[in-house]
Amino acid sequence: MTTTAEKSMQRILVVDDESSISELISTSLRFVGFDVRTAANGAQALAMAEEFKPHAMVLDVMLPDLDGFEVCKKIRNEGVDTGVLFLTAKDGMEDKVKGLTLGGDDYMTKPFSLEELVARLRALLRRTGVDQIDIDEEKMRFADLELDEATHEVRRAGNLLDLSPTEFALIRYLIINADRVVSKSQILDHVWQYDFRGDAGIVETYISYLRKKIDAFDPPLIHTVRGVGYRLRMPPK
Amino acid sequence: MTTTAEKSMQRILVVDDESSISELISTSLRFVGFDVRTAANGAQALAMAEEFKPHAMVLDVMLPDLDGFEVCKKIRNEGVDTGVLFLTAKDGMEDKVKGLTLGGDDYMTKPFSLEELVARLRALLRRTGVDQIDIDEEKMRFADLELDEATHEVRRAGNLLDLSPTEFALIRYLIINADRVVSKSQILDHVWQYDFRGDAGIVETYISYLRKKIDAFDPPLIHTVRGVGYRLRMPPK
DNA sequence: CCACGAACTGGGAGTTTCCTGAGAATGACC
DNA sequence: GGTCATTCTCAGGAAACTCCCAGTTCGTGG
Repeated sequence: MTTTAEKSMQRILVVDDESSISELISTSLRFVGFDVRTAANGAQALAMAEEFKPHAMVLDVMLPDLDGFEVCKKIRNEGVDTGVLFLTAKDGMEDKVKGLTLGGDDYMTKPFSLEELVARLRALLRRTGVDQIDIDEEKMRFADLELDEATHEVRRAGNLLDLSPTEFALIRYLIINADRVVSKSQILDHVWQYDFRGDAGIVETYISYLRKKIDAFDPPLIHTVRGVGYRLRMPPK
Repeated sequence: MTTTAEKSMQRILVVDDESSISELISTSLRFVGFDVRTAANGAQALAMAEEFKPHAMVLDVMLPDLDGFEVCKKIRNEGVDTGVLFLTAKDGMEDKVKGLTLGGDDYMTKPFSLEELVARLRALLRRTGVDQIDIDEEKMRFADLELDEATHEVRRAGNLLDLSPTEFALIRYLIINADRVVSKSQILDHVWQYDFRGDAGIVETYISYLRKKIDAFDPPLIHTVRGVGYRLRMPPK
């Protein structure tokens, strides 16, 4: 398993003491093309940061030894210039975190969806200027569908559509995987918060919502592949 | 194909306490070119994993001693970086499994078809970055027949065919075994769920369905070998 | 060339999957 | 406190799919 770090890859350090979470995150990030390392506590994080020189970090605020802000401060004092995406439980800490995430940093509360995490991380990298050749505009496109990450706007044939947050996340996931079939459980895993325990039927409901808005135009782009999942595509011929 | 473990082979550890199941699985995996070991309980699995260092595991959630998640966690703590395909009965456990497999891992409910198992396992290996020479693109081809795993499309002479899930699985199996004769019971074993108790006549029915769609073009590719089975091939001359 | 078993195929019953409307529950905002 | 947007569950119905059956055709050995 040569995790051969190609020169072009951006390096992300994930720090969380819950191994299930850090694994979840790192797998997702690797999948979308980052070079990832993990650490389970502040001390490890410091050591790893020095050696690995990450472009950005995903950092739990609650760590067994130091807290996330300490870690962040120390690392920056070492001269490692890295953006940070803080993770925090949904409790009173939220406000404190908000106050402390100045600059180009960002934070998310657990639980989050993986799509959201990736999107935020990319935005953060862009902001902190570690942006690379990255053709990665803030706009995604498929056929006459446009999705603007920055303004959160979606247009079909030029018409602005009014989408709820979940609808937005879903169509983004479909556009990212344009032309490929994605199963309902894949969608659930990426678009919904990672601890969502409900039925996959919710996906059907949201597909239905999306169709009413997006496929109010011709031709329909959202296609169901029975027994497998859904697929965004131009109708053949 | 030799049974000796070549360097390039990917190593899979199969863990299930029902010997009939684990044998069924390991036979199939060996057939498609993996280097396979088996274990019947958690303790064996741990020992084997340490020595064998599998690239991926097929792991029953229900084991006589530990449960599958425990096994998985312990193995990873030993530093063996391996993807896991969980197997679970179709009952309440499903949700729990889903929650715990959000990373690069995957799960299937019993009973499943062997084709499905192999497909999932390959996807998992791809995802967890155990990169191989990756001969298997997501596209398969035979004559003017193309099958795309990612889009779930099948084309004959460029024309898109509309296939049901079972039809898709069947033609995939035939393409994989192109030019070889496969018996009806082989087909039944691989394409249908392993506990299917019905008649082999169902295969005839689906072959008929497929011919109507695939061999609506010339030349016919699906040939029956009387008393033996079926074979995908270009007609001679 | 006949007879028999094997394979083919149309019909249709039963099941599964998917779509969608209705409405409860939640939380943001005025 | 009330309104509104949003999320999510549920259930009826439509459509697709699976599978069996039975009548027919086909191929082969006698």
